[in-house]
Amino acid sequence: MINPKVIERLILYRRSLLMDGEARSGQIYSHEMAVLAGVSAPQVRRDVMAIGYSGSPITGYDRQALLRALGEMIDPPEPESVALVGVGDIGRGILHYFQGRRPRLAIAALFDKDPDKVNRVIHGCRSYPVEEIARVVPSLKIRVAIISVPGFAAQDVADRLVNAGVRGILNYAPIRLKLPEGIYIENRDVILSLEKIAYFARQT
Amino acid sequence: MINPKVIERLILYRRSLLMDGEARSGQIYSHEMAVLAGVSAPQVRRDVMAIGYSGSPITGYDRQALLRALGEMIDPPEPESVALVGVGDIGRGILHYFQGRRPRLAIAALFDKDPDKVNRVIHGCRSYPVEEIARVVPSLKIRVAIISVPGFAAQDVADRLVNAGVRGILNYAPIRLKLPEGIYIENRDVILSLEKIAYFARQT
DNA sequence: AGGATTTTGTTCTTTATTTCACAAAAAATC
DNA sequence: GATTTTTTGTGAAATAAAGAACAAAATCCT
Ligand SMILES: NC(=O)c1ccc[n+]([C@@H]2O[C@H](COP(=O)([O-])OP(=O)(O)OC[C@H]3O[C@@H](n4cnc5c(N)ncnc54)[C@H](O)[C@@H]3O)[C@@H](O)[C@H]2O)c1
Ligand SMILES: NC(=O)c1ccc[n+]([C@@H]2O[C@H](COP(=O)([O-])OP(=O)(O)OC[C@H]3O[C@@H](n4cnc5c(N)ncnc54)[C@H](O)[C@@H]3O)[C@@H](O)[C@H]2O)c1
Repeated sequence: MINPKVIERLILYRRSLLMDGEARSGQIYSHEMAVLAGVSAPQVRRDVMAIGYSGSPITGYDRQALLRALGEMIDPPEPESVALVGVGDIGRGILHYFQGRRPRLAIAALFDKDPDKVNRVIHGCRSYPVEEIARVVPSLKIRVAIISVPGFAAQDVADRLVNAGVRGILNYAPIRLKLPEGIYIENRDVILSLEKIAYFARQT
Repeated sequence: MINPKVIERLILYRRSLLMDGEARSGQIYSHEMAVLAGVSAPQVRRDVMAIGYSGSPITGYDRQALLRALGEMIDPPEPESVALVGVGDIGRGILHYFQGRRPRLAIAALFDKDPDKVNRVIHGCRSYPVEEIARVVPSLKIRVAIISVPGFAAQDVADRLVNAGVRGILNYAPIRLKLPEGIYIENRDVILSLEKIAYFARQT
């Protein structure tokens, strides 16, 4: 298994390749990829090595082949569904932005406590009461979830999700969730980020 | 200067202390803090050492004194203003959530290209056309900014901000900004995060 | 008062990550 | 066809981060 930092860069490389103007085919050098992704060239080569793809000296990497190799590592073998819990401002923002961006990864179920936000279709996505997590998540084979509920509700929601089979969580609530071993979690909190950035911004 | 990982944990310690129920005063041990923040106890002690505060054997750390020491490191000496560029779904979500949460850190100016979103007051915050960045940012002494514009506009916005004096950026646009040395940047992209999480979630 | 106990501060190890540097390979040139 | 050039793949070195361990300190208990 590949480690988180490497995976993150691999995803970045793919995006850089896809966004790099017209040039979808032809060759590309590690140092060119390095510039696109904002990392060093040896780093690129080592990371590419990790997915088993080989370039060739002088001509570098074949864009198509590299993209294919990256896709095989990054993309789920078959389409995968994501759950989003907490259809508030930030939840809807994410839903709106994310939907349709990745072919094999889509938000497939929404959950909320508010009766007004439940049993509806929002951005083409069905919403359910949180109590239905235990039923809906397994039935859609969901393993990835986004939590965007207020802090006080996040631990309860996380427990429900994990019990229903979720193995990876993107958490926007400002608390540190206690989860069993083996659940992959990533925390995203604006306040923490801004305090950090402000600290470095003032160390002139 | 303290490194980013340490600062992030210090911020986390403070939040954990503030959120830890009623117990605002009295003592706390490094291993208790470790549990609250989800890190190891030696890590806590090492980090606390970095801010120059000392606990005492047996009684541990004094909560009040530790909070004060953390605040001195984390908080800006005087109130600091943040700019937010791109008052769309995600921008408004952040504004709504962030405003009023931190005493010395507040979003003080909004910028957008859309004439309908400009020269208004949104969540108690004045909005300006992007062209005004060069004037407003220096006049408010803003050094921290949030970018939540579409990807294609992000580099231009970043350049304007940096030219106007911004030293730290929280970037929600899905591109890697090219910035001069010394500008602190943090990227936040849901798509990248979810692809990463999905990868680990399926490595059962 | 003195020993037992517990926790901090800090050094020393270990582990992880990145960069350096260069041999091997392949295309281009003469 | 030999030589030059350039780039990959990767071992070795450097750097960074985390953990283990323990002496010194301070409270508690007898
Ligand atoms: N990291 C970030 O960038 C960021 C930004 C904004 C907000 N947030 C966090 O996300 C949370 C949501 O923010 P928001 O601005 O969207 O708030 P919001 O109030 O607009 O939305 C919260 C939603 O969660 C629902 N909810 C509440 N309790 C629930 C429960 N137990 N189960 C299911 N749903 C429940 C509410 O009905 C509401 O729809 C905030 O508490 C904040 O912690 C994070
Ligand atoms: N990281 C995340 O979690 C996340 C989530 C959603 C969106 N996003 C990113 O943030 C961006 C904004 O997302 P959104 O859903 O709010 O989109 P949106 O279209 O609702 O908002 C974009 C805003 O930016 C403004 N804008 C466009 N060009 C501009 C320019 N040159 N200068 C100033 N303002 C400009 C628009 O007028 C609009 O108000 C998206 O492109 C996406 O890349 C990130």
